[in-house]
Amino acid sequence: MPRKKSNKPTDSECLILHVLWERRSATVREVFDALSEEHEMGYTTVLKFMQIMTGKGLLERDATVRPQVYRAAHTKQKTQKTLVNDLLDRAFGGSPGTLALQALSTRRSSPEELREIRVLLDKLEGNGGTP
Amino acid sequence: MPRKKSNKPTDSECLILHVLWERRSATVREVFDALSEEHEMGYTTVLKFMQIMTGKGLLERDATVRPQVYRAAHTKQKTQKTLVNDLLDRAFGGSPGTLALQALSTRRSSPEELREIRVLLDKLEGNGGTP
DNA sequence: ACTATGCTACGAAAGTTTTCGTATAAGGTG
DNA sequence: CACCTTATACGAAAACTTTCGTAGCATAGT
Repeated sequence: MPRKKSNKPTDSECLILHVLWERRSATVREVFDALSEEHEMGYTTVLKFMQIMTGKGLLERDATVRPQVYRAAHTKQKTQKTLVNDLLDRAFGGSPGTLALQALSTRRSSPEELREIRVLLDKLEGNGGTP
Repeated sequence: MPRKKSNKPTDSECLILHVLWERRSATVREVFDALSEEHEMGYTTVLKFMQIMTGKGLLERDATVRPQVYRAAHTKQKTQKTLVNDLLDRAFGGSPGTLALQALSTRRSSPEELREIRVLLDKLEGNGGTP
């Protein structure tokens, strides 16, 4: 029986996407170097991932230059949204507040981020809350 | 070469844990019934998952009663924390604020949750913020 | 006690992800 | 050009996840 497909990137794919979001684009070697700091992974492993991801439509590649240059096919925001939605349904009963609470209480955030969240909260509570 | 192990539950395992967190404990059939509403999945598939999860230490089982009763070995909070940490590192550059923002702006939260977040925010900004 | 029905264990296949080795191609250098 | 280094493609193994069939066990009715 076939499995349900989800276009959610796999764990390793996320690692690569993350590098590609920081720089706008990068070669395989650049991604490899960036990942090597944290994750032990062979060069051809990274290459293979990026080839697979290109096949899946997760990455785009400029093959006219050498070495080839890759970039993410979708924005960071769009992909993060996919991941968050998936996690929400899977383990948070669809409750974004619980997820937010977990995220904020697990690790320290910068004051700027906290301010941003407060602004969003104001907006959310404003709508339909107070008359 | 061996893969890096992470005790993070798999996608399907999360589904089952979610049911087990709501009820404190449940039989295979109860979990199956709960999941059937949303996810198409055979009874023995669910059973197999729960057996595997017991082997992994994700579930505990009382085999003295019939049918056997299972419950999650770890609290919802602890597991959610594991999942959040993993996602944070993998796709959010370790920034909990970004994740929270994504979660809150992706779906509507209840007023109670929003209030809770505000309380947490006050606490976080209070510490080390204003003298 | 016998039988129908539900429960459990087990094994294995199919699907997916991760990992590299190896071979071929491309580019630069003396 | 001949050679060395770096890039790319490809194939396949290994690890892991998901799926279920089948067989045996347990229990509840009759």
